[in-house]
Amino acid sequence: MLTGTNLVYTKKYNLRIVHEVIRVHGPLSRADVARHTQLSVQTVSNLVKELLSLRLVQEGGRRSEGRGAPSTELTINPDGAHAIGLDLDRDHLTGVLVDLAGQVRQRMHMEVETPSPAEVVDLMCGMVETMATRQGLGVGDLAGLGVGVPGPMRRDEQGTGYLVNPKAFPGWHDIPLAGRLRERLDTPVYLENNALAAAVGERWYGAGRQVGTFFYIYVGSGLGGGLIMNGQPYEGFTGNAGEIGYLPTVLSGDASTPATEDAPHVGLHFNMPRLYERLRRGGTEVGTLEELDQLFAKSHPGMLAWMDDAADHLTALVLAIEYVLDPEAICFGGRLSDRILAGLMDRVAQLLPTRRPHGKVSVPRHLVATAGVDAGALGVATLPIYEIFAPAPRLLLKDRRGGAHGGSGLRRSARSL
Amino acid sequence: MLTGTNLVYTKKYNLRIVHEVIRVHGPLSRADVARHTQLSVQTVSNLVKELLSLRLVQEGGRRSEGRGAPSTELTINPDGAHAIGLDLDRDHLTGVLVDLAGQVRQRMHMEVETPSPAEVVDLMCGMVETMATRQGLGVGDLAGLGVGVPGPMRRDEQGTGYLVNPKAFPGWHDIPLAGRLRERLDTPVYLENNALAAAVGERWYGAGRQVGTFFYIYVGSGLGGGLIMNGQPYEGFTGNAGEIGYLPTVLSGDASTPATEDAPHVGLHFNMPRLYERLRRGGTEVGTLEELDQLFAKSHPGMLAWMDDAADHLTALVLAIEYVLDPEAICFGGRLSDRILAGLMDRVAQLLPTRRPHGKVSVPRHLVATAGVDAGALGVATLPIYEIFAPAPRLLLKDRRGGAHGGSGLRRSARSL
DNA sequence: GTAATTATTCCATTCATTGGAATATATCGA
DNA sequence: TCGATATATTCCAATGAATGGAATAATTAC
Repeated sequence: MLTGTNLVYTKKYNLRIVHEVIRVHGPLSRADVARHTQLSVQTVSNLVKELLSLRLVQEGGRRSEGRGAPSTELTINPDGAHAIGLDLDRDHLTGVLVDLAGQVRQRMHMEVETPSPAEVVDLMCGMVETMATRQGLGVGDLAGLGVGVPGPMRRDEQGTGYLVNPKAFPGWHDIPLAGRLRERLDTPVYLENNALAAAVGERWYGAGRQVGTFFYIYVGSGLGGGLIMNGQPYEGFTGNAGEIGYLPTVLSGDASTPATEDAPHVGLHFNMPRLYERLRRGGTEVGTLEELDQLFAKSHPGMLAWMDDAADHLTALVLAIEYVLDPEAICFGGRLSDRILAGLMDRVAQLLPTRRPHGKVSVPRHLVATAGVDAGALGVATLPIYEIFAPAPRLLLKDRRGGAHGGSGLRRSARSL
Repeated sequence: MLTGTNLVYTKKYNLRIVHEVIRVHGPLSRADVARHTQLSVQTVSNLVKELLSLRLVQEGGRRSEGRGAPSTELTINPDGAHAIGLDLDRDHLTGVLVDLAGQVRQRMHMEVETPSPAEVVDLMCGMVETMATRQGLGVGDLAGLGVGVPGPMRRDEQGTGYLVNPKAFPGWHDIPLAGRLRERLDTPVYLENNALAAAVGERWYGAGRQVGTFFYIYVGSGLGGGLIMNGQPYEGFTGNAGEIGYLPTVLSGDASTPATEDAPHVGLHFNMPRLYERLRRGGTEVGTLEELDQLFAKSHPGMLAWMDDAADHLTALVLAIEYVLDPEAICFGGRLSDRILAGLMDRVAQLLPTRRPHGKVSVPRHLVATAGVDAGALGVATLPIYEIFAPAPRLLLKDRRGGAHGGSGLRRSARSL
């Protein structure tokens, strides 16, 4: 839609920008904020007053640098908002409750074994209520609930939600998980592929805070990816952008790769059950990511062989991302241990120069994700907060089809953002 | 930069939106425009008055549909702006002068043979002045000049321009082509990789007018690509997004592909000089795209073999684009004849289902570019017009680092956009 | 012919940003 | 120590873009 704008949207956007600039660069004085945003000091003063009354930012001590009146330090109020993120995968359900500063205030984890949709909904609602209560909050006080699932997913016909359709869950087919949770909990629910969610988390709280455009490579129980462009998550037309696991292993069709029922694609090389199976055939019995970390620490030959193969394919993917997207950075994260991730990144860094066509002048930086094994849960927890606070230029336009996530978001405050 | 906005930007943006909505969906009445833009009719009335006085839109006849007062039809004034686009490649220099409606009003074409930078600047300035004069315009009346070159390029240190560094021109190295033309002609100059330029042209005048996000695959003297996201061209962090020709031919490193001094990459399979050489070794002497078209029409075996190989690689690239970007559409264009392009698209369409991992529900549409052999020149001609008229949300923000293209743009009118 | 409907414009109002001025509080230099 | 200077912040009035209400005009429906 080609919609116009007016000064109502201007105000909302400026409120968000002031909030964001304090969040990212804070602590800042009002004058600092004015310099960053190129707004006048009067405007900033007014907007800050509003953010203070909403308890989204707070005044700190006064600090004098050089001559002139000392400035009042403004920082984000961590308790300005809380959100819950749930990361669901074949083998686990992890939940975190985070505050506006990105601190994890509550955490829950449970092992599951390909549960049914009804079981999942029950487990999730239980987790949400338990964590909220422990934090002294009602579910209605939350900015919302983010739920991460392994992709791919698809939108429903009206475009008002997502249906889950994960290959990892055999019994699942077109389950409107977000809708069901929304009904039960009466709070906004954001369902997202966990790779993109992790990318949003990184953009909001992590290494991506200062980076406008980056690709996040997520290694969980398989291989996924998420894309942040100009600071905004990019979901793609059908909601499956970044699903690099499905890239064909060979660009020309005539080569030979592991035979499967499916067309040969990179994801097969990162499929954890396949890796466990491979190690088992080699005589090593493992079944969890922690055990893989132990194997790697002991330089287990089968594990190292997998690492080399994985790095080989990752290198090619990195090149594909470099040339298709030319991002500022590529971020590596997921549920692997930090040690394994570092090992993969080292190998990729060594392989890259040998595979890159000559003459490339500048290459994207490689970042390590900061969130560790809870990246997925942290990432999805960011979604509701992001929705309420992120200064997306889209918000300046009248076309507000969004809001399909239902609920009212953050009842007590910040309704005006 | 996290900058704010104010009502000055609001107005500018709304002017552009009204213009754009008439351009894309017109002819429209003021009331229609209000419905599209969700602005009030009074606002639209005021903005239209301004666009009329700038001679950017024009009133047509009155049309009555059903009861009620008949509406006045508003259309874009084709003579509201003119721009020139120059497409430079190893073997030719093509220029077009287009109007605001996208009609080619003047065209010039000349064969060149890897000319020196100084020669190119002279030729270009001559072309610009000749075409402007023939159209009854001064160079200063133009919205600007777009120049397309084969990638890759790079920005200079201050980020205020681009340096050309094309592999196709042996003698060229870090030539600030845009700067030199700007000095000589005193008009805004937009230098761009011709693939992205063609994508912008398609977005503005062609099949991409109604499509928000698409990838443009450009086959010229090599293989390139351009990316339009949410209606905006995406250049990438270093300005080389979409350079799919540099993707490695094999994702794993151990396969065998045509041996070269460079790492094996897809572009080698689309390199026209290499194709000519290959055909020559097969006993067929050709050296132009027209001759290739003739060969294809006669079902020349060597040409068909190349088509099959090219389609094989294109298929893989299409898959990579599908999964990394998940665009709404993929557009095929460039300087190949329509017939060859259609042949490639047919082959790709046949191969795709066999290579795509199962379970993908919806796939991007494939579009044929509408611009034909002049796609490059038409595309770059769009750049100055696009810069002046496109409603980019970015324009709503105070951060206006852009404008590195110099000059004043459209002296007589539209300075307020 | 009259009522209903739609397009467009005139006029007054609203409201966010902003420029100018005022105030407060610090450092710098003598 | 004291005045000069610099900086942060707020108060007040002005600016200007969008908008709601009302008026006008032109057409169709009945």
